[in-house]
Amino acid sequence: MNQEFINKWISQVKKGTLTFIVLNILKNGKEYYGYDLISEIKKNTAIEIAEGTLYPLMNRLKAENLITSKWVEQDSGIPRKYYNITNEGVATLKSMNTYWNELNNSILKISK
Amino acid sequence: MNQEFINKWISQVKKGTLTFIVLNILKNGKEYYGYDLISEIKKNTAIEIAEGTLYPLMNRLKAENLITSKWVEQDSGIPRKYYNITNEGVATLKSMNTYWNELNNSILKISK
DNA sequence: CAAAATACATAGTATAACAATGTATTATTG
DNA sequence: CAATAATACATTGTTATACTATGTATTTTG
Repeated sequence: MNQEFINKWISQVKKGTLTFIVLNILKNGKEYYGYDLISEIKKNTAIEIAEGTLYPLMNRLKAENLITSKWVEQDSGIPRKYYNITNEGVATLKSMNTYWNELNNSILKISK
Repeated sequence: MNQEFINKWISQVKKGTLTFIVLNILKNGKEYYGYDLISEIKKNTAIEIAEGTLYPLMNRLKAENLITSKWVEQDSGIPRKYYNITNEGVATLKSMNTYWNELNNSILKISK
């Protein structure tokens, strides 16, 4: 078993998956800021996202109108950029969910 | 819903996933040749793999000693390159399966 | 006999995750 | 109280992989 290979593979599996995870976390309307999303994802999925991965990802989602963002000043500390999912984001996530479920069912079949 | 975005996303989701699918198809010891794998995958998963994706993928798997290959002349037609999974391939696939299942369970939780 | 299908292969492009690095503020700890 | 860690944002360069396009060669089909 080649741990080096597995690590590279895991990094590849994250491509696309992270988008899917972030939209799923945002889909119920609760807003999150970037740093918070990283720990929320770590808590729920045992996936560690580097900051250098998350921030560009959020920018791409915003550029595609799947999320919005707004700066919120804090009483103390660094301002946070909060993200909200858009209607288009919800609709897109729905398509993703369909694809993901089909993919996973096929893999379940061939992997047993 | 942004079909352009969805298509790009699906292409990203395939990264890593294709490796996982190919190893899963080979894992029972039955050997396949490249062109055959493409149609087998299409049949089982509704995923279309371009030839320009599959052949480099198989070369990577071979370079990592996860599969072997051998040329087999045909009575008629073009020779085929048949692939077999190695013991290392089986062991690696086992780790992948563990990761895949955990990932998928977490996503199921956050996506409901 | 031309076109499609079979069967292999490679070169160039696009995309996304990651490591490294940077700025700035606040909290912790020795 | 000063050094370190944690919080919170961001960007640049590297790496890996899927895809498009293209190529070769044989066989089957209309």
